[in-house]
Amino acid sequence: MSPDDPGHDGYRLQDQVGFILRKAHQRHVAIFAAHIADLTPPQFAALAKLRDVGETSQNQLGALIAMDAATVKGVIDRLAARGLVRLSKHEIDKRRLQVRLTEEGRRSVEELVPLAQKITEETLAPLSPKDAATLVALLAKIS
Amino acid sequence: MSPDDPGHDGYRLQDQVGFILRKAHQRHVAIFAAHIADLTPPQFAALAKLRDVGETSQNQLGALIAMDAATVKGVIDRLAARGLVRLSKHEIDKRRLQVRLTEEGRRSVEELVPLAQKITEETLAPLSPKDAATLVALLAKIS
DNA sequence: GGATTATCATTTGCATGCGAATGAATTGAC
DNA sequence: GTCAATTCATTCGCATGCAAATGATAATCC
Repeated sequence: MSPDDPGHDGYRLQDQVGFILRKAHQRHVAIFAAHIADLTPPQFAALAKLRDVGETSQNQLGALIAMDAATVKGVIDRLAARGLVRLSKHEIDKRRLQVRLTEEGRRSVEELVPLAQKITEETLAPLSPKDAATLVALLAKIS
Repeated sequence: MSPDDPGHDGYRLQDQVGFILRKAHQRHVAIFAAHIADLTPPQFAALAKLRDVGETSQNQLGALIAMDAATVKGVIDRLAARGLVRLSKHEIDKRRLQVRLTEEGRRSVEELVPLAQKITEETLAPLSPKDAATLVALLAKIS
């Protein structure tokens, strides 16, 4: 009855990539929350990417941070409600909703980036630097 | 403006474990849905684990598949509503809610395990078998 | 045994995530 | 130029996920 028991047809849930991927993600989110309490990883991703690209449309931002239209809307709305992001209509293409950081938003990102680096470190802490690099490289290939 | 641009302070969102982890998980869930349309990964995890352990309490099952009490309740309720799982009160400890597979639930799992194996394969398809094993091992260490 | 503590389950509230449907605006084909 | 196809955004419904609060039962301490 040990977890090593092959049992049945040799399928062990706890060995499947999907299951481990979910657990690893969970742990990362917990570490994130411990360091940055007032922002979620997707919210921070939006701010960090906006810092990179300046102004974009909501959909475009979603593409950059891997969020579909429905999801990105919620994230951006919450950031806007907190004054970290400002929304405006695109002057030429009236379908687009432009998004950019407010001054406060920019200050927040700058302040949070060092914490985000710590979060990455702590998430990878169980691994040697070499293994950490390997993991990131392999993960990138399957994402 | 390329994604390789170090920019700012050298923090690049798309290189952080957390971000890549989230994307890899997303891709896996999409592959899962393509193969198993009528069940989610957490629902399948519950069924697969119940196949392993037979009968357990709801909380205990949650611990086995890395779900907190609030989450596992929703998952189990939906499985019960579909007749894949049966709930009963523990005879001695009246706090506990016992969960076990129904016959239909057992048939479903047996039928789905081969598909689940295909899902694992497809998720790891971009990697050589050796790299796949490495990834799974490293992921396990950080989860 | 009686009070304190711990465990199990439930509920509420909030935040992703996605599919599908809708409407508005733009682009393409012709 | 007009009609069809596309794109952008929004909305709805459903399913995780977690924190925090609550109630019921069990275990422990004394």
